[in-house]
Amino acid sequence: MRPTVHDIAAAAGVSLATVDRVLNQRPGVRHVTREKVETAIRQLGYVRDVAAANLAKGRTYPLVFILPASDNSFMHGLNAEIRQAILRSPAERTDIRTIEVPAFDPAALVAVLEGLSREKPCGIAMVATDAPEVRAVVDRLVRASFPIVTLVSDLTGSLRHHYAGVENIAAGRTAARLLGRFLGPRKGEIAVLAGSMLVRDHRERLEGFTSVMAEEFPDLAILPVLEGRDDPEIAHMLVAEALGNADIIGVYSLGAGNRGLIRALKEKAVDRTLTVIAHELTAHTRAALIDNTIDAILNQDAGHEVRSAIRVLKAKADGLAVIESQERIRLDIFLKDNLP
Amino acid sequence: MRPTVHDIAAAAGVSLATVDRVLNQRPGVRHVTREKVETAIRQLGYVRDVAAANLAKGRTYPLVFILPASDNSFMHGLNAEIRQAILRSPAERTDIRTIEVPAFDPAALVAVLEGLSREKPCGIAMVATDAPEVRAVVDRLVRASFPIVTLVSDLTGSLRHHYAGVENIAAGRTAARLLGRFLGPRKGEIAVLAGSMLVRDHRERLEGFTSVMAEEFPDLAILPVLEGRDDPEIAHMLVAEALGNADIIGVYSLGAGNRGLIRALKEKAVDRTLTVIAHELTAHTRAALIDNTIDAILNQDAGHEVRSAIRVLKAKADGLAVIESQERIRLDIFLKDNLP
DNA sequence: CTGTTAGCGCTTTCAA
DNA sequence: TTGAAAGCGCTAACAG
Repeated sequence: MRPTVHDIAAAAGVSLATVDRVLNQRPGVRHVTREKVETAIRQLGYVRDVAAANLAKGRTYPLVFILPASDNSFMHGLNAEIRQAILRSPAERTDIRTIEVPAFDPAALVAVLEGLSREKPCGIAMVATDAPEVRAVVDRLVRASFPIVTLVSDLTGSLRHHYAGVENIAAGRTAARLLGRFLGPRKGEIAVLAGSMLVRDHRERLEGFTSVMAEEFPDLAILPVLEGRDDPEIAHMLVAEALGNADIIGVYSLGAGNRGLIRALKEKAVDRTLTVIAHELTAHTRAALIDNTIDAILNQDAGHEVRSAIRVLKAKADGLAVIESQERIRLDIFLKDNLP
Repeated sequence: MRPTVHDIAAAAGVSLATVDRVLNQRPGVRHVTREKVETAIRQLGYVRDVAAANLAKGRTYPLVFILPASDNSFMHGLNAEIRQAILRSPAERTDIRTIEVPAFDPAALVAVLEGLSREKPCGIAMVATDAPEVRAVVDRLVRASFPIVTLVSDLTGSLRHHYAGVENIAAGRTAARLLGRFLGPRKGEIAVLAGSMLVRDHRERLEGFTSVMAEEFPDLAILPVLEGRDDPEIAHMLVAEALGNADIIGVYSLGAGNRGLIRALKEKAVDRTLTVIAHELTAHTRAALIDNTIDAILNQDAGHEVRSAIRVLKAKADGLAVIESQERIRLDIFLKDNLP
């Protein structure tokens, strides 16, 4: 059997309470006593049974998810995954609440975070709007030892404990290489549809995309970016207009609002072959992949992101380690053949 | 607070022991009493605290992993992941043992399984060799209520509870589409290197590959399959010889032993452009992807497979549900831009 | 500063 | 067929 607090107490010649105080680095133990206990712990190779500890403490983990109020399929999916996690709450001892904030609005996000610093959630997961004032509050909260993870979009240079999302520069580079290889020897222009250059994930995808294009596919010229604000209507308008240009042979949609993109493609591109790469697998993009309107979809698994955020926040709250490789969010690449 | 056994006992007017007997469907409870307790459980919406139950029971999960004794990087990686899981055993209450059997040898596998039916592991994870005699034992064990999951390679038509591995037909189809799209309008021949047609994963990859090739890329002709037995030396020999054929413009390596493939490619294909797709990300294939010897790698995450197998076996042992989407093993597609 | 004791939610003897 | 009581490994009052 593995050693318990009783064994430590016996070995060190102290009581259970003292062992517990040392284990939880609570004050009120003489230095020498502490040493004795720590020696015993090391010698017996004691490891604490977290489940038993949580049972005794009646511990639960109050967690808050802060999400942008965006009406697109990806955010709906993310919400759905959080609701699933809430259903699992009893078993996982979590107590999850979500707060919606206006999208692309640093001030609103700051206000919510300020509010949270008064109640005491044991962890915060947030889709970050990448702005200095947001970073400032986050850093302050982290210093006040709130565990914080960013979700989907990261916060440049901040102290957040972890980022649960894909590497977006790599995503953009991957999109460029797929598009370049699929187009082969053809020459022409590439349209890029983004949501907003105010969020870091979109900026980074664009950065990765343009750099690989420049380095390796000089025959493909990137047109000025269309900013669709992740809104299907705006996206539709912009893309429909852009497709008037007959030199366009490829499209990279790096944000959300793909409903509009797809509609524009079906209306305007019936007569020519366009190679299209988009982000996020939703009902709409899936259908478009199957009917060959889209050639490849890059995806981040919202379920994995939510589960990962929860695992990491719980671990940070307890000062425990995580399995790094398990928390890495992969960039999924879907062709019509490997859809889930 | 959520209800506990005490609440149930009080509501039903019985003792804790009786509640426990009902909860664990143990005998020795009168029918009417059982009804009373079950009603109380339903009315209060009781859900059992598995952690507390495991603590009280001192429960551990003895698990066995059966692996082929193959000397290739993928199997080494799988082994390493199992060792990681063994390190986590104290926290996860598992007790994991691995057994090696000769590769591609149904009889040996059957013998090991027979042996296990005498000890009583609470779960078995196995890399299956796909043969009727193996299926027979597995089905017998499943009927005797051993939880069994197949790992990496599945067992056709068997009763195993779960398969922790990628969908291999989809993998083959994906490889075909990538190769076809990367080659674009070119015409030529495609070499296929497999391990053995005796394992189901290789057969299925080939099946998926050939069907998409036939349907969608008629200008690409598939040459007879080379069987390298997942052995780098044999693979090297076969590929080196095949590359004497100057019409080959693409290669699909669907098994292991890629060290040999890569060596042959570097020796023989310096003077021409070959598009190459291989399976499994290892130190060798990673280097080859970076130096452009390989164009894309299809991968299954061994760490995910092992963790998933463990989660599923534990859940089955307790009669609990799993999160389906979490247990789906994805087909990872790596280009040089999105390597982990 | 340190120890005693009760108890978290569940299971398991052992008696009745 | 049922119940009382002890205990899993740990924590938290409350005394001393």
